[in-house]
Amino acid sequence: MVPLLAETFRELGFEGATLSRITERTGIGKGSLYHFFPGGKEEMAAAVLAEVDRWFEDFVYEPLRRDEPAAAIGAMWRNVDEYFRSGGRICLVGAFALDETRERFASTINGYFQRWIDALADALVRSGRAAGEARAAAEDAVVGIQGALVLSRALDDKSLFKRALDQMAKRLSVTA
Amino acid sequence: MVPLLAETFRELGFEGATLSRITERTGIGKGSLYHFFPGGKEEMAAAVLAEVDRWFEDFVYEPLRRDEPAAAIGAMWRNVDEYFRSGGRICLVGAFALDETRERFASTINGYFQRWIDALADALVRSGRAAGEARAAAEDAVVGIQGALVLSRALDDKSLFKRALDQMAKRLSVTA
DNA sequence: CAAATCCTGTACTGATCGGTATAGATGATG
DNA sequence: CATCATCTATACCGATCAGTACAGGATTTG
Repeated sequence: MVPLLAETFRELGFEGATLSRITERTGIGKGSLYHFFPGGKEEMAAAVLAEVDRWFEDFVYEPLRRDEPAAAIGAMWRNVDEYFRSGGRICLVGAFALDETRERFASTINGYFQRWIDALADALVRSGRAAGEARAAAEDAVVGIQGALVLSRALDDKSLFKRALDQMAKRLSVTA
Repeated sequence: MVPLLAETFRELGFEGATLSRITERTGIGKGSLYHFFPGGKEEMAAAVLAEVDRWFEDFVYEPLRRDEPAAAIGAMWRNVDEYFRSGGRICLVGAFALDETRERFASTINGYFQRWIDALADALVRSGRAAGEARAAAEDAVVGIQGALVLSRALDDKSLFKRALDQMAKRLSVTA
């Protein structure tokens, strides 16, 4: 149910996802939606964001903090490429950040990116990089991923996403 | 009038910018809006996009193609920082690209980014870079700008935007 | 199988949506 | 000043909005 909602919010945005379009796309009737999410649209979006957050925590952030750095970073690039379908799918958190929807979910949005940067910087430090430099490189990588999602969708060109990801992966592993 | 509309669409997104919120924020009544934009909301957004496009064409793309490369690229970074208010303002074109709004303005959105990348690659080629390498570096820079806008707003941190821009400028001027 | 609980389709609410019609205000032109 | 074109405020339209109420269907529980 939550994945269906996620896809709808991703494609339509928070404001664009009206109740009728949600039921139409997910096949879930209004009765069911309000049974599970008495708080309405906002609670639905919050549940979606929570699941996205959990997924990244489990499959990206935690491995970055826990596993051997090089392997975890390699897995991150693969997981990111797969999760975002090589740019065919956007980042809901990033999209929500751009308009006034941000105000509703500010702390979730902030935490998602902050923890991503922190976890990546942690892996870089453990791989021998200096702290400041690791943080800059981590920010740069997350920035690059978000930008690649915007551009690959704007240009409707998945190859741009893969190309950008490759370049960023190379840069991150070489970085001075 | 168009700048007022631009700010409204930027903050609320296309779907979030209802007629009542537009009149409320801009002070322009419904009568005037429909007098100048008989095509309604879609025509308003199209006018805004056209003005954004013209601004970048005049102050970024054209200089990149015409002026001395190093100077034009330097001016691009300064203009971008100023236009986006160091991350305090988002890119309307990028935001529209993320949700279904893209479908309405697909060719404008595509052209905006395509011409940016082309113009920047042109400047890089004229500064002695190989064509393929120039294009990759140009894509990378535009990707980085869009990503920096997403993250600086997500983290509500303008310093991240400035930091990211500096790093990208340095990288672009050094690039192998 | 009966009873209680959980789930869902449908009909409805008042509010707001994008858009229209128009009368009168405003400003330019002679 | 008179005329005419331009502009704008207001009332209004049907459609759709988010959300509620609830009856009845489906499922679990004993």
